[in-house]
Amino acid sequence: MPEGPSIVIAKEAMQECIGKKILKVKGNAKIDLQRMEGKSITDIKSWGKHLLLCFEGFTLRVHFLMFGSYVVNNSKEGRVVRLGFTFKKGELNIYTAAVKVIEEPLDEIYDWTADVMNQKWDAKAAKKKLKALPGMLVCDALLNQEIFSGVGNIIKNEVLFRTKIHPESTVGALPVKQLNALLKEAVNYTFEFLKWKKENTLKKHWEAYAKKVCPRDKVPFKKEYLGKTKRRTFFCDQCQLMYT
DNA sequence: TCCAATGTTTCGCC
DNA sequence: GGGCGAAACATTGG
Repeated sequence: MPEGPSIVIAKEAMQECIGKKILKVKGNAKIDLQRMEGKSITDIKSWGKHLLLCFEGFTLRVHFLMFGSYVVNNSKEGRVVRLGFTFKKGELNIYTAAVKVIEEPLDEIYDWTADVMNQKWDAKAAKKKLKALPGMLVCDALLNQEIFSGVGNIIKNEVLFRTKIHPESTVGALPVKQLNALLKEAVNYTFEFLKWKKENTLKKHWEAYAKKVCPRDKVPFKKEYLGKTKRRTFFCDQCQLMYT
């Protein structure tokens, strides 16, 4: 569920809820549920892994964490609803997500240029942010939502493998060519992820994530919990070069 | 059956 | 107060 492309899919799936009057709100989200009653979602946006349900004057930020899910026009039997809307016709139910009310205009708090799936994504801006943090490991940089909003652990592993960069390379040590490749592939792979996820063929296309053997060198992948984020990292010592 | 995991925030400790 | 780690959230597949 969680990485950027899955949120874009959720956004698309929920489009039909826009403009429908909310007759009833339920759920155990720690927000004022009544506030949405009688109103309707005016727009649905996303910023990386954040799903944004827009209302007149405020926004609900939904984050699915690891296990969040949603159902449009149906509900999950026997499961606790985090946030549910009932419309005159149809419903929207969200489970195990972090829900927060945003009072500020979205443009004030979201840097759209950081979202790898947004039209406003700006590689130059990302490069500038990376240059300001030269000591950061690339495996942490890719998971940094201020820089690569929407990139998750799967995408991280695949991008590093594709660009042949060792996850423990430092950002500041990357040659221009590798740095540019990293920026380009972060976006490129994310959109391939989206396509494969829609086709239900995502797992089949993994080359590094959860893999045992490097498809290039046929040697065993290393599996370690790297960086400040200590997330699962699969990499090949031979073809992924270390820059420090 | 058990454990780890596509994620982030919060809390407590030093 | 910074930095770190553990805990919390809760579901699913291997």
